[in-house]
Order: sequence, then C-alpha cells, then structure tokens
Amino acid sequence: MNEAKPPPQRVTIRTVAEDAGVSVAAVSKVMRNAYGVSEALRQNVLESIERLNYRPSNAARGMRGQTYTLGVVLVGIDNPFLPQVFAGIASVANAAGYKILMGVGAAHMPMEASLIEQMIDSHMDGIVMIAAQLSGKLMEKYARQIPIAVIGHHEPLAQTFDTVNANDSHGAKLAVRALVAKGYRDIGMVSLGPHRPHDHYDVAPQREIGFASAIAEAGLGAPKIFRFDNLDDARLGKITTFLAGPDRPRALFVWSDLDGIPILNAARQMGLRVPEDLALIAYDNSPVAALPLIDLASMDQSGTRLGQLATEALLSRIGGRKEAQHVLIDPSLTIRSSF
Amino acid sequence: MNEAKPPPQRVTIRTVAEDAGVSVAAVSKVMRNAYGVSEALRQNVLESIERLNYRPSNAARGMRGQTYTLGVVLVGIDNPFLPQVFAGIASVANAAGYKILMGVGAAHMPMEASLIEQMIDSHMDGIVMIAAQLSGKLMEKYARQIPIAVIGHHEPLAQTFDTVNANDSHGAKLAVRALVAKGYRDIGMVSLGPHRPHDHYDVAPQREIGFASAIAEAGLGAPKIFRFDNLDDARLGKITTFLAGPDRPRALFVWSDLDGIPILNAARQMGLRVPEDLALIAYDNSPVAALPLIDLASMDQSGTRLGQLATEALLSRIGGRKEAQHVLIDPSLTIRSSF
DNA sequence: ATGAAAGCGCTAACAC
DNA sequence: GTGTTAGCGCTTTCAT
Repeated sequence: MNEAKPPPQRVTIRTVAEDAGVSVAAVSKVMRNAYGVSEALRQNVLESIERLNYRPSNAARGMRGQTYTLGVVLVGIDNPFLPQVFAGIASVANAAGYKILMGVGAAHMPMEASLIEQMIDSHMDGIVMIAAQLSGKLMEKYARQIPIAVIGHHEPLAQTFDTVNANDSHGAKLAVRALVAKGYRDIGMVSLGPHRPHDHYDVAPQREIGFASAIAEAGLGAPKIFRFDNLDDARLGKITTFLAGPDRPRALFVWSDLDGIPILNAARQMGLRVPEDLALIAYDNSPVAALPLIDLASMDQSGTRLGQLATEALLSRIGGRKEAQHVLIDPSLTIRSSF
Repeated sequence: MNEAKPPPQRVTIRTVAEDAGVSVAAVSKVMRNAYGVSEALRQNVLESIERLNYRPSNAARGMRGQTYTLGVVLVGIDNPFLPQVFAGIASVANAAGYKILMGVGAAHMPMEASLIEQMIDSHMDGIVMIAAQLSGKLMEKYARQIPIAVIGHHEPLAQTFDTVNANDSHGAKLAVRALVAKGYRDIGMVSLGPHRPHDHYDVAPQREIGFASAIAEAGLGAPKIFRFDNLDDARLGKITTFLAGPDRPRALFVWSDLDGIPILNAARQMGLRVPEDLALIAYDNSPVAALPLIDLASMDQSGTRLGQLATEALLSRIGGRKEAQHVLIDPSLTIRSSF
C-alpha cells in the first residue's frame, strides 16, 4: 500500500560502505586519508563516493574527530579592511582543506563571547578573531578550549593563543615622521574615544603610544590627542566645532579611516583646504580613502597578509604546537594628496 | 601515579542530569521547553545548568533534532548594503532564539553551492541567501534539503523556497520618473555587465526592465543601456572614455552605487559638473553615497526590512509552512545634489 | 589490511 | 510526570 515516493534518504557513510562492499571503517579511513588502506580498496571507495555524491556530516564528524571548519569572529561587518583580511584567511584555509564560517560580534563583548561559545559547541577546529573586544582574560579562558589566533589585539605575552598584528605603534611613528618631513610642526592625533585605560591591547592605544613617542622624538612638546565619542549622535557637530576652533592643529594623524573620512569631509565642507589649511594622514587604507574625490593618505597594514599569517598560526596550533606565537608585520604609508 | 590534572571534562547533558538527580531526558526536555515537566523538576534542572554552566553541543543536537542555527550566505563581504540586511536578519533570528553563522560566496557559483552544502552538512535549520548567483534550478534542489529564503533574486514562481525583494523594476521606474520630472529627456542607464541573457532573476536585469518601461512611458524613444565589465582592469579608462564621448546622455540611472560612485568620481575628475553637466541617480543608498563630498542620489531598498522579512519567512518555513511565499517591498528615492 | 563494535552528546519514542 | 533506551553518522580502538 505505502506506495508513496521513498523519502530521499540522505546518503551516509553506511550507504557508501554497502555500495562499495566494504566496512564503514574503511570508508572513514579513505575520507580522512588515514593510514592503512590498500590502493584497490581506496579507489573502489572513491568511486562509490563519487557516484553517490557523498558528503560526510559535519555534525557527526564533530562528535568524534575534527569538523575541518574554522570559525572567524568579526567585530562588525562594515569594518573597511575586513574584505582583505578575510581573503587572506580564506586562501590559506581552503588550501589546507578547511571550510570557514563567520560570526559577527556587533562590537560588544557579550555577543563575541557567545559567538565563541557557539563555535566551540559546533565543534569547530579553531577560531580566527579579528579586532576582538574581548578581554585578555576571557580570551585565555576560551583559548584553553579551542585554538584561537587573534588579529588586531596586542598581547605578546599571551600563552594560550596566538596574535598577528601590524606594528601599530610603529605605523603611527611612520605617519608622524612623514608629517614632520613635510615640515609640519603642530601635529595632533585623533584617537578612538572614549579612552578606556585598560585596553592598551587594542590597536588605537598602540597607535597613541607610537604617536606620542614620535612627537617626543621630533621634540615637538607634549602630544595632543583628541577624541570623539563614536557612539555620539552629535559627533559630526563636535568635529566641526573642533576644526573651527583655535585648538585645531596644522596637521592631524587620525587613528582610522573610520574617523579620517568624516573629518576630511567636514573640513572640506567648512571650506578648509586639505592639505593647505589642514594636513591629514589616517589609518587602514580602505577603498574609500583611495577614491579620487577623497584621496586621503592612510597607513596600510596589509590585511591580506595578516589574514594569511593568522590562519597559518591557527593551523599549526591545531597541528599540535603548544608555545604561543606572536607575529608583527610592518605597515607602510600610502601617500595621497591630503598631506 | 597518574597524578596529572584531571582533564577539564566537558559538561554534558549527563553531567547535568547526575548533578540534578534526574534523567537525561528530563534535562533535554527542559532545554527545549518541551511539554511534560513539572515546575519543580524544571527549576531543579535549571539550577544545575546554571551552576555547571552547561551548554548543549550543537553537533550532537543536530544529529537528532534542530541546531537552532541559521546560515547566511553572502555574495561578497564588501557589498555596501550588507550591514543593514544583516542587522535585520540578526534581530529577528536572535529574538526567536536562533544563532547565525555566515559564509561568504566570493561571487562565484561553485563557492556558493559548496557553502550551502556545508550548511546542510552542519545541520543548520535554514539558510538566508543574499543576492545569490546560484541558478534557480540549483536553488530548488537545495531547497528540498533545507529551508531557504532568498533576498535579491526574483523568482516569484519558485515553489520550494521563498523570496524577499525590493521591487527593482519599480525602483528603476521611480528613478527615471524623478529624472524626467526634473526635465531631463536624454536619459541613459548603466547596468551590470556583461549582459547574461538568462539571469533575468537577478536584480540588475529587473532594473533594466523598469528602466526601459519608464523610458517608453515617458515617450523618450529606445532605451539606452550601457555596460562596463566589472572584472575589467581597464574599467576606469572605459568609463572616462564613455563620459568624454559624444554618446554620453544628459542624465544617467546607474544600477548600483558600486558603479555609481566610480562614475561620479570620474566625472568630477574630468571637470564635468554634477548635476549641471551630468545628472546621476544610483542604487542601494549605501553609506558612501551619503558622504557630503559624494552626495549621490540613490534608490534605497531598506535592507533592514528585507533582512527581517526574509528571516521571518524562513522561520515560518522551518515551522512547517509548505507553500512558497514571495514578498515585494517598495524602494524609495533618497534625494541628493547629484540630479 | 580490513572489519566489528563501542561510543561521542543529544533527541524522541516509548515505558512506567 | 519521569525515566529507559534506541539511534543520529561518524571516528576510533581493537580483533582478526
């Protein structure tokens, strides 16, 4: 009676085993290139896999072994240099036979933590974090449960996880030196606000350190650092007020294009000429900065390279490395008409 | 002898059951708010869960029931209106107790297909696809294996999956009408190139249809549609040549900000005044278009709303709905100085 | 070299 | 209302 169409059964490892006339263990071994299978059996199984279009279940795999999936945690999906970093991660991961799944942290900590937990619960093999907001303490904790490599978080003494960064303090120095070389003396910095004293692991504080150091090195007195709350609706007004005020430095090093672009815009809107009235160097060298109408000089931190290095570090962790590894690469200045 | 620190055992449903002095089934029921648990037992279990900081394994859950995880497939991470769409998806999903994991398709089909397969293999409960390149045929096939809702793909007759779109042909009409209302008669369109005849499901062809229809409606003769290959390195040069040539229309409707911004840039660089020499309306109303120095008029398709609607559709599919659902919302023009 | 069988942590029948 | 138990699809000893 029950002549209804047979439910399109999922093809499992058992289906393949039966089709090939071997044991499930044999199929499993072939799938993982494990040791101990004859070439004949191997070919036989591969044919069945091909014919049946078999794909192993990630979930089932995760319960015993690896899932061959890496998680990527982002602060926000609109971060301008994300695409590059991601491309770097994907190239290395895919080449090594790993898949990637991403989670977006929306820039607040609880969200990031729950993402990591979710990735652990999904039995992913490792995690790359980009510009994490998470405290070092928590990172250490999670890193004990799953291999983690972090981009954009300076914690060179961390033991349980790896870090990969562009040298942010050095980048800031390079920017200031370029400004000084052009003859500017009255140089200020716009940094990420508000200032959070204990986040010296983040990139912005690192850039502040480099800035202050370069200012001192050039003998330009006390470093002037300004902040605009990035959650403030009245932010644009405050920027305008700042630019119109008597405190405005002749040249500005801005911690990120995220702030640099609006500042450049505000300046031009007010009739300030860039660089004749105000010189500008920002950070990240995002695509928008490269637009001819914007043409904002910016520090480039080679996102692709960061992504690659972090993924390589992660894979070697997964491969068994125990000692932490902390990589630093050098950023470079992309010169444009804004200074 | 083996006095090494006891391996930090993962706390499983069994740990909780023992701690609470109940059966694993009881714990499972509490976790899923299932029917048939006394309030006393429930509280008891919840306390243990809290105390032990228990989180169920997604992988294990997926093997029998749901994972409470939705997959989101993107064409590319740099799509300018992605953040909004994603925000819409996340808000609805999280409110319903679902987690989200994303995959990036890098705008080519094999990648997208393998992402979907991976999500199926990870036993996700459903998938939201944004601006998919996948053919309708393949979508139908995958949709038989997992609930799928698609944003930015017009296929109102599809049975196995749902679609949510802004009305792209209508949006194009609105743009042309706005141009006509300003008095422009010589109106061209820049569309996505190269033209692929069978992709009328995509948003660009839909916008072409609306454009042609509005041009006819206004009695402006044959529609003029131009294309620049977006993979072409010499693209900027071609745009410049086009703008300098005799064929340049007085006003341009551009299929996306992705092309609109470079065109605006090229025009201004060449000394063309916008809108005095060339009027421009683009599509997507991305943040860059809103920059004062750019100030490009653009059609807004309310990405947040699209994301919400698609997720609601997906959840109701997961909930058991069988008939397809195809939602269309109206875009609106964001007026700026470019026309 | 190959296969049988014991789980991994959970959900869903089914008993009680 | 609560507990027992049989799998889900794999990986991994351990026999053979």
